[in-house]
Amino acid sequence: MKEASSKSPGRPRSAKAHQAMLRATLELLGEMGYGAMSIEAIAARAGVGKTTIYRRYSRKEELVADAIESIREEVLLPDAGSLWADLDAVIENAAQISLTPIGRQAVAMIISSAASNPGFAQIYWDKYLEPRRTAFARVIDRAKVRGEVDQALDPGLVFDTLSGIMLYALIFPPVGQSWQDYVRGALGLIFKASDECP
Amino acid sequence: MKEASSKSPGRPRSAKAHQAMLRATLELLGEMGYGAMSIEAIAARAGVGKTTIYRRYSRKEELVADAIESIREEVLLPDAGSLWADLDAVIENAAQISLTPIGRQAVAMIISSAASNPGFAQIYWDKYLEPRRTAFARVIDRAKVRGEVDQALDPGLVFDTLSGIMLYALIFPPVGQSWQDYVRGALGLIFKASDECP
Amino acid sequence: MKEASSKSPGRPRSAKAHQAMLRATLELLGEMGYGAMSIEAIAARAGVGKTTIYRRYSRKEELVADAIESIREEVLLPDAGSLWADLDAVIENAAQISLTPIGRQAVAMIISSAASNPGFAQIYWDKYLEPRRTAFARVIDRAKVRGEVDQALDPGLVFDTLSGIMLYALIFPPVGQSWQDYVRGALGLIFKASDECP
Amino acid sequence: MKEASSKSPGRPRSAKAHQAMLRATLELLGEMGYGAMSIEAIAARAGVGKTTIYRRYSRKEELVADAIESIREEVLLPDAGSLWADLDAVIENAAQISLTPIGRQAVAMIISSAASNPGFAQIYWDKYLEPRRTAFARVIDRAKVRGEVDQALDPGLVFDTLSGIMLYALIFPPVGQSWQDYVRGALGLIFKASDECP
DNA sequence: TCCTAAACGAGACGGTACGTCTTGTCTTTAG
DNA sequence: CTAAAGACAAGACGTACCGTCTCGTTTAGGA
Repeated sequence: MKEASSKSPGRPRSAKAHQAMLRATLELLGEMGYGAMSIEAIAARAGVGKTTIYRRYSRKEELVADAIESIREEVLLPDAGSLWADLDAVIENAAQISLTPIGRQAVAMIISSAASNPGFAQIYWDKYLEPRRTAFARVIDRAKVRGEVDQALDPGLVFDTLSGIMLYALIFPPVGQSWQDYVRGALGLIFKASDECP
Repeated sequence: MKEASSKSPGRPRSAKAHQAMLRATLELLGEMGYGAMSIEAIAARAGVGKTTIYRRYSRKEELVADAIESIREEVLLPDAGSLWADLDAVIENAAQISLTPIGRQAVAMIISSAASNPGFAQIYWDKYLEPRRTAFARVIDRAKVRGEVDQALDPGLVFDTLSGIMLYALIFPPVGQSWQDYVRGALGLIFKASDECP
Repeated sequence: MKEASSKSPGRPRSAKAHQAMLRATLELLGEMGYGAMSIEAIAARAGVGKTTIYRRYSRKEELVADAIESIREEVLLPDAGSLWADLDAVIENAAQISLTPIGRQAVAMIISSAASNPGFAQIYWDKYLEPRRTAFARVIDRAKVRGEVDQALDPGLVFDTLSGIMLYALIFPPVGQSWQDYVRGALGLIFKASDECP
Repeated sequence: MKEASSKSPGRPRSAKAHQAMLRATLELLGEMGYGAMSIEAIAARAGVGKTTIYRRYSRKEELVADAIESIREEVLLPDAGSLWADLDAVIENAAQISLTPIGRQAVAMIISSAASNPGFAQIYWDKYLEPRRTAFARVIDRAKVRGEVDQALDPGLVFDTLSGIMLYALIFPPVGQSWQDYVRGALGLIFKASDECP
């Protein structure tokens, strides 16, 4: 049986150029921030024609999203033995992503474009949040099995609340304590309650 | 007593021009969004020279902040009789501000500039959040008096968590229920214990 | 004697592609003019790869020259019986070439490239002007035999002067009379003497 | 009586910037030729924003025309005593303009744009040719007074023929003799006739 | 019937220049 | 001394072509 080798004609797109532009994007994102970063500068830094960028991405958001995507690590939340050990792992993981210069810029872009172009938030939801949301649900499930939290607790809602406070703490950094401790304190509002009742 | 008539010499600044530029800023903010809005366009719409804008504000954020400030309403949180009645009032108040087109744009700007220019978040903290945070503390205090919540509850932390989930719900709007109901659900995670335990 | 069958190996150049590109060149030359015509557009119109054009021609001038050459007619100047009858035939012939849209564009290109790339004028001299110059010399020779002009008259110089006035009339079209009549009038300056004196 | 001081408001256009751009245009015109000269390069050389050029001229031709115009000298054709002495002055004057690098480029542009944009030839006619045509008419008139040429001779037609041959000799430079001698020879075709008859 | 080799269409590549837009500053006249 | 108007230098925008460079696919001999 013959394979349908439906390769498109013409010269294939250069993987080298693609890598170079993602790399340059990340560098400049860290150096000068999302808003101040021009396509022209990215092209120059990558040693690539502007056309080569515009051929792949029609908006700056798309390019940056792809660049960030390219360095995204796998979501790994192994069972640490207890609810709070698991939560600490989640918080630490988020901290390592959000507190780097590039992480802050990524958050800036996500929020900035999400607000002005509502449909665009979907990308970040699908690529970033949703996988984490699913992984977090397993953390809560394990806690339910251990009897650490109420069986009726909605894992998604907890994740959203956690994300919200993390986001807030990025914009208005807590004074007097670390970002992680602050988030942990807020998380205590939710889980202390469940702990104390019975 | 004579007033300190330390009038500076020359033509006084035109209040009419000032009003016109704030008005034009708000209009364009609603029409095309914060990022797409140029100083040039604001000046043209207001029938005002660019210089007249630059004389008063050196950054777009300042102008927009002032424009938003000009329509801000007073924070009023009267005692509604119970914790949840008060919380509903808080949520509804936030909804009326955040869910309008201009409100969304304001949030976009706040977040966008806060993330890229960390020190700039202070303005929004001082002018918008802090007054609400203080008012919210009174709500919690009343709940404590009524015995509805734990005496040790940190009102600021609750406010921050509430703000976080509101922010998150603006960026990733909930599906299947209203913004208000969603926020109320998340708030339930915190106050459920107080409701259910006794 | 062995034939020089020095056929190069590999696929021979496609006559069909060659025809298509010359045809497309002439069409676009008439439609949008020499300067505004891009190689890219020619290739697209001809349904031919850009490479196929660049393999044959390294400059736009060469392609256009070849395209024009491909429709060039033979120079035929039969004896019309008298000097002015012959001259009228020459003028009419030039008019039919120069006054069409494609003719004007050809002249534009010839002049434009000749001025900026002096050595390039040679092509047009060799392919277009020189044959006509030679044919014109025969017209003058016949007139000398008939005694219509001075024996010492330099046919080349007359041809050049005639070409000059034709060129001038193309650039600055005469008002109030036809191009042909205007050229005829100018030619009268030269041949008037011969007409009137005897 | 009050003067109509209808000065337009706003900052007036900078004469310094204008001078700089004309100067840069002429320099580059001589250095790299009309076709190869980009607006971008002119702006850079002049130390002027591109906008400042586009504010004044919408086409490259207009800018170049103005630049050339700015160095144009007055047409002076004093009575040299005889027809041929006057003609020699005319030829020499034309040579000094047309045979410089900048002159050749100017001719290239005039012809190039005249052919592709017919209405545009008018500028060169009005600014350059017409004044010379009028001045030349006086030369012929003086010759008529002296009895050197036929009273019926049309000065405009002679001027056009002269311009034509000059143009032709610029594009296809004569070999074996100077441009001036060549033009003089062609002019002989016209004036020898008138001389010889009686 | 394969093999070699060039030409083919398609289209991506690094660039240059385009003409427009915006930025923040400067310079004028009018009030 | 401010207002409006608008010119200024600078530089990014997204587009169009440039001439070059892969690709995979014909299309011919010569073996």
